[in-house]
Amino acid sequence: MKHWLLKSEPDECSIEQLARVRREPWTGVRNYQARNYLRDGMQLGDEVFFYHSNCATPGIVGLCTVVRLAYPDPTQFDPDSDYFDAASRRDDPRWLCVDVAFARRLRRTITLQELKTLDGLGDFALTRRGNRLSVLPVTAAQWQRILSVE
DNA sequence: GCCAACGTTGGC
DNA sequence: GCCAACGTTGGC
Repeated sequence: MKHWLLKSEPDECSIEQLARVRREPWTGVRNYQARNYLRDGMQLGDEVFFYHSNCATPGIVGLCTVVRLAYPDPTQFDPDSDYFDAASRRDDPRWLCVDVAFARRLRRTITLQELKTLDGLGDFALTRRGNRLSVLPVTAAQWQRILSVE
């Protein structure tokens, strides 16, 4: 079992929305390294931190679970989608998505500010300088440490 | 809105 | 393959 962190802009898909619909295709990843994590790393049952980015208080707000392995992201073929990619071919899709299911909200937001100063995390991908990936690996130790301060 | 830190594109 | 120009992310 692996652990991950997924970034979502709450304007697009918030933890409240995921709690309501219970399950969502995680579409819109348009970065090759992030796609490779989806494709090569994610397994059914992997646990995921749900992170709110590009908002007033960025931070981890909930937990979810991988419930479907990587498959072609349908939005790349949809001309009306913001994520349409005219260069991607149906017989050789460039972009993938997984499905995630809501697990629970955290009792409080563990903010980016707090994560930056939290000890015991070691080399944490989220707070690494310059990192902008929307899909990040989390070690088991980091997962436990972060949940311990909830 | 600003801007640092990337990633991508395309001319050469 | 190099690299300048451009686009994007996302904290602040």
